[in-house]
Amino acid sequence: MAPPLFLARLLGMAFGTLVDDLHDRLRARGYTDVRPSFGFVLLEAAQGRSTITDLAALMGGTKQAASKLVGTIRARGYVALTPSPDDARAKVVTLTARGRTLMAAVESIYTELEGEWAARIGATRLATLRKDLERAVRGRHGGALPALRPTR
Amino acid sequence: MAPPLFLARLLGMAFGTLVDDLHDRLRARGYTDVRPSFGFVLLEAAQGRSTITDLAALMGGTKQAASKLVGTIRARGYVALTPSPDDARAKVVTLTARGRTLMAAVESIYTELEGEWAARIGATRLATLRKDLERAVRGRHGGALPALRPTR
DNA sequence: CGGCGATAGTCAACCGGGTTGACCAAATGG
DNA sequence: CCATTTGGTCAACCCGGTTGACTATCGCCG
Repeated sequence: MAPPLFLARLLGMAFGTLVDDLHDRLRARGYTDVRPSFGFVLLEAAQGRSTITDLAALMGGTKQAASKLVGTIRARGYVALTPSPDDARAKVVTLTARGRTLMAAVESIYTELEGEWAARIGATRLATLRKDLERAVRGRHGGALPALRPTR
Repeated sequence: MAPPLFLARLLGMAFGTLVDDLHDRLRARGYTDVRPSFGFVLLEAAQGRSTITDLAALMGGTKQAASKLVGTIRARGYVALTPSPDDARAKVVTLTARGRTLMAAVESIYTELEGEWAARIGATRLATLRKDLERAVRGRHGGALPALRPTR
Protein backbone atom coordinates (compact mmCIF):
# COMPACT_ATOMS: atom_id res chain seq x y z
CA MET A 1 0.00 0.00 0.00
CA ALA A 2 1.73 3.13 -1.23
CA PRO A 3 1.09 6.52 0.34
CA PRO A 4 -1.64 8.63 -1.32
CA LEU A 5 -0.50 10.34 -4.48
CA PHE A 6 -1.09 13.97 -3.64
CA LEU A 7 -1.26 16.35 -6.55
CA ALA A 8 1.68 18.23 -5.10
CA ARG A 9 3.88 15.16 -5.27
CA LEU A 10 2.89 14.58 -8.87
CA LEU A 11 3.72 18.18 -9.69
CA GLY A 12 7.06 17.85 -7.95
CA MET A 13 7.91 14.67 -9.80
CA ALA A 14 6.92 16.17 -13.14
CA PHE A 15 8.96 19.27 -12.45
CA GLY A 16 11.97 17.28 -11.31
CA THR A 17 11.75 14.94 -14.27
CA LEU A 18 11.74 17.77 -16.79
CA VAL A 19 14.58 19.61 -15.08
CA ASP A 20 16.68 16.46 -14.77
CA ASP A 21 16.06 15.47 -18.39
CA LEU A 22 16.98 18.93 -19.61
CA HIS A 23 20.26 18.90 -17.73
CA ASP A 24 21.09 15.33 -18.70
CA ARG A 25 20.77 16.28 -22.34
CA LEU A 26 22.71 19.49 -21.87
CA ARG A 27 25.50 17.42 -20.35
CA ALA A 28 25.31 15.07 -23.33
CA ARG A 29 25.87 18.07 -25.59
CA GLY A 30 28.97 19.08 -23.68
CA TYR A 31 27.53 21.57 -21.21
CA THR A 32 28.88 20.01 -18.05
CA ASP A 33 28.99 23.18 -15.98
CA VAL A 34 25.36 24.29 -16.17
CA ARG A 35 23.44 23.85 -12.91
CA PRO A 36 19.65 23.71 -12.69
CA SER A 37 19.56 26.93 -10.72
CA PHE A 38 21.05 28.81 -13.66
CA GLY A 39 17.92 28.51 -15.79
CA PHE A 40 16.03 31.26 -14.14
CA VAL A 41 18.82 33.80 -14.43
CA LEU A 42 19.63 32.84 -18.01
CA LEU A 43 16.02 33.24 -19.07
CA GLU A 44 15.90 36.73 -17.63
CA ALA A 45 19.34 37.62 -18.93
CA ALA A 46 18.10 36.74 -22.43
CA GLN A 47 15.66 39.63 -22.10
CA GLY A 48 18.50 41.95 -21.16
CA ARG A 49 16.25 43.98 -18.91
CA SER A 50 16.92 42.77 -15.40
CA THR A 51 19.30 44.01 -12.75
CA ILE A 52 20.53 41.94 -9.84
CA THR A 53 17.80 43.22 -7.54
CA ASP A 54 15.18 42.58 -10.21
CA LEU A 55 16.34 38.99 -10.35
CA ALA A 56 16.21 38.71 -6.59
CA ALA A 57 12.58 39.83 -6.58
CA LEU A 58 11.64 37.58 -9.50
CA MET A 59 13.03 34.50 -7.88
CA GLY A 60 11.72 35.36 -4.47
CA GLY A 61 15.06 35.59 -2.69
CA THR A 62 17.55 38.10 -1.38
CA LYS A 63 19.76 40.24 -3.58
CA GLN A 64 22.77 38.62 -1.95
CA ALA A 65 21.67 35.22 -3.20
CA ALA A 66 20.99 36.65 -6.66
CA SER A 67 24.38 38.34 -6.66
CA LYS A 68 26.15 35.10 -5.75
CA LEU A 69 24.28 33.12 -8.37
CA VAL A 70 24.97 35.67 -11.10
CA GLY A 71 28.59 35.63 -9.99
CA THR A 72 29.00 31.92 -10.54
CA ILE A 73 27.17 32.00 -13.88
CA ARG A 74 29.38 34.86 -14.92
CA ALA A 75 32.48 32.93 -13.83
CA ARG A 76 31.40 30.18 -16.25
CA GLY A 77 31.11 32.73 -19.03
CA TYR A 78 27.37 32.65 -19.79
CA VAL A 79 26.37 36.13 -18.63
CA ALA A 80 27.97 39.55 -18.32
CA LEU A 81 27.15 42.59 -16.21
CA THR A 82 26.73 45.85 -18.06
CA PRO A 83 26.25 49.16 -16.29
CA SER A 84 22.74 50.51 -16.51
CA PRO A 85 22.41 53.66 -18.61
CA ASP A 86 19.88 55.07 -16.15
CA ASP A 87 21.50 54.27 -12.83
CA ALA A 88 25.19 54.13 -12.08
CA ARG A 89 24.60 51.73 -9.18
CA ALA A 90 22.64 49.16 -11.12
CA LYS A 91 24.11 46.31 -13.18
CA VAL A 92 22.09 44.78 -15.98
CA VAL A 93 22.58 41.06 -16.53
CA THR A 94 22.96 40.09 -20.21
CA LEU A 95 23.89 36.95 -22.12
CA THR A 96 27.36 36.56 -23.57
CA ALA A 97 27.78 34.93 -26.99
CA ARG A 98 28.43 31.67 -25.17
CA GLY A 99 25.26 32.20 -23.17
CA ARG A 100 23.29 32.66 -26.38
CA THR A 101 24.47 29.41 -27.90
CA LEU A 102 23.65 27.69 -24.62
CA MET A 103 20.13 29.09 -24.70
CA ALA A 104 19.71 27.89 -28.28
CA ALA A 105 20.58 24.39 -27.09
CA VAL A 106 18.16 24.73 -24.20
CA GLU A 107 15.32 25.71 -26.49
CA SER A 108 16.01 22.86 -28.85
CA ILE A 109 16.12 20.32 -26.02
CA TYR A 110 13.05 21.82 -24.48
CA THR A 111 11.13 21.44 -27.70
CA GLU A 112 12.18 17.78 -27.77
CA LEU A 113 10.99 17.26 -24.22
CA GLU A 114 7.59 18.85 -24.67
CA GLY A 115 7.25 16.84 -27.86
CA GLU A 116 7.80 13.67 -25.87
CA TRP A 117 5.16 14.74 -23.39
CA ALA A 118 2.77 15.43 -26.23
CA ALA A 119 3.49 11.98 -27.60
CA ARG A 120 2.56 10.51 -24.23
CA ILE A 121 -0.63 12.34 -23.42
CA GLY A 122 -1.57 13.99 -26.72
CA ALA A 123 -0.89 17.50 -27.95
CA THR A 124 -4.32 18.89 -27.13
CA ARG A 125 -4.30 17.37 -23.65
CA LEU A 126 -0.87 18.88 -23.09
CA ALA A 127 -2.13 22.29 -24.18
CA THR A 128 -5.08 21.95 -21.81
CA LEU A 129 -2.80 20.88 -19.01
CA ARG A 130 -0.65 23.93 -19.49
CA LYS A 131 -3.63 26.25 -19.68
CA ASP A 132 -5.25 24.80 -16.55
CA LEU A 133 -2.01 24.96 -14.63
CA GLU A 134 -1.54 28.57 -15.58
CA ARG A 135 -5.09 29.40 -14.61
CA ALA A 136 -4.85 27.66 -11.26
CA VAL A 137 -1.53 29.27 -10.42
CA ARG A 138 -2.51 32.76 -11.52
CA GLY A 139 -5.82 32.39 -9.76
CA ARG A 140 -4.01 31.69 -6.53
CA HIS A 141 -1.85 34.80 -6.89
CA GLY A 142 -4.35 37.40 -7.95
CA GLY A 143 -3.70 37.00 -11.66
CA ALA A 144 0.08 37.27 -11.53
CA LEU A 145 2.67 34.53 -11.71
CA PRO A 146 4.47 33.80 -8.46
CA ALA A 147 8.22 33.83 -7.97
CA LEU A 148 9.87 30.57 -8.93
CA ARG A 149 12.36 29.61 -6.29
CA PRO A 150 15.41 28.32 -8.12
CA THR A 151 15.81 25.43 -5.73
CA ARG A 152 16.85 22.55 -7.94
CA MET B 1 8.28 41.08 -22.90
CA ALA B 2 8.49 38.32 -20.33
CA PRO B 3 10.57 35.20 -20.91
CA PRO B 4 8.73 32.24 -22.45
CA LEU B 5 6.57 30.35 -19.97
CA PHE B 6 8.04 26.88 -20.19
CA LEU B 7 5.89 24.06 -18.89
CA ALA B 8 8.61 23.24 -16.38
CA ARG B 9 8.37 26.69 -14.84
CA LEU B 10 4.64 26.38 -14.54
CA LEU B 11 5.03 23.01 -12.86
CA GLY B 12 7.60 24.44 -10.49
CA MET B 13 5.38 27.36 -9.59
CA ALA B 14 2.38 25.11 -9.04
CA PHE B 15 4.41 22.77 -6.87
CA GLY B 16 5.92 25.60 -4.87
CA THR B 17 2.57 27.28 -4.40
CA LEU B 18 0.95 24.14 -3.01
CA VAL B 19 3.86 23.39 -0.71
CA ASP B 20 4.02 26.97 0.56
CA ASP B 21 0.26 27.12 1.13
CA LEU B 22 0.27 23.84 3.00
CA HIS B 23 3.02 25.00 5.34
CA ASP B 24 1.51 28.43 5.84
CA ARG B 25 -1.71 26.81 6.99
CA LEU B 26 0.14 24.33 9.16
CA ARG B 27 1.88 27.25 10.81
CA ALA B 28 -1.49 28.93 11.30
CA ARG B 29 -2.64 25.81 13.14
CA GLY B 30 0.32 25.95 15.47
CA TYR B 31 2.73 23.62 13.69
CA THR B 32 5.68 25.98 13.55
CA ASP B 33 8.40 23.34 13.46
CA VAL B 34 7.38 21.36 10.38
CA ARG B 35 9.69 21.86 7.41
CA PRO B 36 8.71 21.13 3.80
CA SER B 37 11.27 18.36 3.58
CA PHE B 38 9.46 16.41 6.30
CA GLY B 39 6.48 15.58 4.13
CA PHE B 40 8.07 12.76 2.30
CA VAL B 41 9.26 10.96 5.40
CA LEU B 42 5.97 11.47 7.24
CA LEU B 43 3.99 10.01 4.36
CA GLU B 44 6.13 6.89 4.37
CA ALA B 45 6.18 6.68 8.14
CA ALA B 46 2.38 6.62 8.08
CA GLN B 47 2.64 3.32 6.22
CA GLY B 48 4.93 1.98 8.90
CA ARG B 49 6.79 -0.16 6.42
CA SER B 50 9.96 1.73 5.56
CA THR B 51 13.41 1.59 7.06
CA ILE B 52 15.97 4.36 6.80
CA THR B 53 17.58 2.83 3.73
CA ASP B 54 14.17 2.34 2.13
CA LEU B 55 13.52 6.05 2.60
CA ALA B 56 16.88 6.91 1.12
CA ALA B 57 16.06 4.94 -2.01
CA LEU B 58 12.54 6.37 -2.26
CA MET B 59 13.73 9.93 -2.11
CA GLY B 60 16.68 9.35 -4.36
CA GLY B 61 19.41 10.21 -1.88
CA THR B 62 21.97 8.67 0.42
CA LYS B 63 21.13 6.82 3.59
CA GLN B 64 23.13 9.40 5.53
CA ALA B 65 20.82 12.16 4.31
CA ALA B 66 17.77 10.07 5.15
CA SER B 67 19.19 9.30 8.58
CA LYS B 68 19.79 12.98 9.32
CA LEU B 69 16.33 13.96 8.16
CA VAL B 70 14.65 11.24 10.20
CA GLY B 71 16.77 12.35 13.14
CA THR B 72 15.51 15.92 13.06
CA ILE B 73 11.89 14.83 12.56
CA ARG B 74 12.29 12.45 15.47
CA ALA B 75 13.78 15.23 17.60
CA ARG B 76 10.57 17.19 16.99
CA GLY B 77 8.53 14.22 18.14
CA TYR B 78 6.67 13.25 14.95
CA VAL B 79 8.25 9.87 14.24
CA ALA B 80 9.86 7.06 16.19
CA LEU B 81 12.28 4.30 15.25
CA THR B 82 11.21 0.77 16.07
CA PRO B 83 13.48 -2.21 15.61
CA SER B 84 12.54 -4.41 12.69
CA PRO B 85 11.28 -7.87 13.67
CA ASP B 86 13.12 -9.42 10.72
CA ASP B 87 16.47 -7.69 10.93
CA ALA B 88 18.15 -6.48 14.09
CA ARG B 89 20.12 -3.87 12.18
CA ALA B 90 17.13 -2.23 10.51
CA LYS B 91 15.00 0.52 12.06
CA VAL B 92 11.45 1.00 10.89
CA VAL B 93 10.20 4.58 10.87
CA THR B 94 6.70 4.99 12.33
CA LEU B 95 4.48 7.90 13.32
CA THR B 96 4.11 8.88 16.96
CA ALA B 97 0.72 9.97 18.27
CA ARG B 98 1.79 13.54 17.67
CA GLY B 99 2.78 12.59 14.14
CA ARG B 100 -0.65 11.11 13.52
CA THR B 101 -2.47 14.26 14.60
CA LEU B 102 -0.11 16.26 12.39
CA MET B 103 -0.95 14.05 9.43
CA ALA B 104 -4.66 14.48 10.10
CA ALA B 105 -4.14 18.24 9.90
CA VAL B 106 -2.15 17.82 6.69
CA GLU B 107 -4.91 15.79 5.08
CA SER B 108 -7.55 18.28 6.06
CA ILE B 109 -5.54 21.21 4.72
CA TYR B 110 -4.72 19.29 1.61
CA THR B 111 -8.37 18.63 0.94
CA GLU B 112 -9.00 22.36 1.30
CA LEU B 113 -6.23 23.18 -1.15
CA GLU B 114 -7.32 20.76 -3.83
CA GLY B 115 -10.85 22.04 -3.35
CA GLU B 116 -9.64 25.55 -4.10
CA TRP B 117 -7.93 24.30 -7.21
CA ALA B 118 -11.11 22.56 -8.27
CA ALA B 119 -13.00 25.81 -7.72
CA ARG B 120 -10.54 27.56 -10.02
CA ILE B 121 -10.37 25.16 -12.93
CA GLY B 122 -13.27 22.79 -12.31
CA ALA B 123 -13.31 19.40 -10.65
CA THR B 124 -13.30 17.38 -13.85
CA ARG B 125 -10.49 19.42 -15.33
CA LEU B 126 -8.53 18.92 -12.15
CA ALA B 127 -9.07 15.17 -12.32
CA THR B 128 -7.92 15.18 -15.93
CA LEU B 129 -4.89 17.24 -15.02
CA ARG B 130 -3.91 14.77 -12.36
CA LYS B 131 -4.45 11.80 -14.62
CA ASP B 132 -2.46 13.32 -17.47
CA LEU B 133 0.37 14.30 -15.19
CA GLU B 134 0.54 10.80 -13.79
CA ARG B 135 0.49 9.29 -17.25
CA ALA B 136 3.23 11.59 -18.52
CA VAL B 137 5.44 11.01 -15.51
CA ARG B 138 4.97 7.26 -15.43
CA GLY B 139 5.46 7.11 -19.17
CA ARG B 140 8.81 8.77 -18.78
CA HIS B 141 9.94 6.27 -16.13
CA GLY B 142 8.82 2.99 -17.61
CA GLY B 143 5.53 2.89 -15.74
CA ALA B 144 6.87 3.59 -12.26
CA LEU B 145 6.86 6.81 -10.30
CA PRO B 146 10.24 8.49 -9.94
CA ALA B 147 11.88 9.47 -6.66
CA LEU B 148 10.70 12.83 -5.38
CA ARG B 149 13.68 14.77 -4.16
CA PRO B 150 12.62 16.40 -0.92
CA THR B 151 14.18 19.69 -1.90
CA ARG B 152 11.70 22.24 -0.77
C1' DC C 1 21.51 73.86 -4.76
C1' DG C 2 22.55 70.74 -0.51
C1' DG C 3 21.68 67.24 2.45
C1' DC C 4 19.20 63.05 3.86
C1' DG C 5 16.56 58.90 3.48
C1' DA C 6 15.96 55.11 0.22
C1' DT C 7 18.04 51.97 -3.06
C1' DA C 8 21.85 48.86 -5.81
C1' DG C 9 25.31 45.99 -4.82
C1' DT C 10 29.06 43.57 -2.12
C1' DC C 11 31.49 41.30 1.77
C1' DA C 12 31.53 38.31 5.73
C1' DA C 13 29.70 35.05 8.94
C1' DC C 14 26.56 31.59 9.55
C1' DC C 15 23.11 27.72 8.64
C1' DG C 16 20.48 23.79 6.57
C1' DG C 17 20.54 20.01 3.89
C1' DG C 18 23.03 17.50 1.14
C1' DT C 19 27.57 14.66 -0.07
C1' DT C 20 31.64 11.38 0.57
C1' DG C 21 34.47 8.33 3.44
C1' DA C 22 35.41 5.52 7.40
C1' DC C 23 33.50 2.70 10.49
C1' DC C 24 30.62 -0.96 13.48
C1' DA C 25 27.14 -4.57 13.98
C1' DA C 26 24.14 -7.87 12.20
C1' DA C 27 22.95 -10.94 8.21
C1' DT C 28 23.94 -14.19 4.53
C1' DG C 29 25.92 -17.91 2.15
C1' DG C 30 29.92 -20.67 0.42
C1' DC D 1 32.64 -20.50 10.35
C1' DC D 2 34.58 -17.07 8.15
C1' DA D 3 34.13 -13.57 4.23
C1' DT D 4 31.29 -10.55 2.19
C1' DT D 5 27.30 -7.78 2.01
C1' DT D 6 24.05 -4.74 4.09
C1' DG D 7 21.73 -1.25 7.75
C1' DG D 8 22.97 2.52 10.21
C1' DT D 9 25.93 6.22 12.29
C1' DC D 10 29.68 9.68 12.80
C1' DA D 11 32.70 13.18 10.94
C1' DA D 12 34.32 16.45 7.64
C1' DC D 13 33.14 19.04 3.93
C1' DC D 14 30.31 21.59 0.19
C1' DC D 15 26.72 24.30 -1.94
C1' DG D 16 23.25 27.53 -1.88
C1' DG D 17 20.83 30.14 0.81
C1' DT D 18 20.22 33.72 4.88
C1' DT D 19 21.12 37.95 7.90
C1' DG D 20 23.82 41.96 9.04
C1' DA D 21 26.98 45.61 8.15
C1' DC D 22 28.86 48.45 4.80
C1' DT D 23 29.70 51.70 0.45
C1' DA D 24 28.10 54.29 -3.47
C1' DT D 25 24.57 56.44 -5.88
C1' DC D 26 19.89 58.26 -6.49
C1' DG D 27 16.07 61.40 -5.88
C1' DC D 28 13.43 64.38 -3.37
C1' DC D 29 12.31 68.26 -0.34
C1' DG D 30 13.54 72.37 1.90
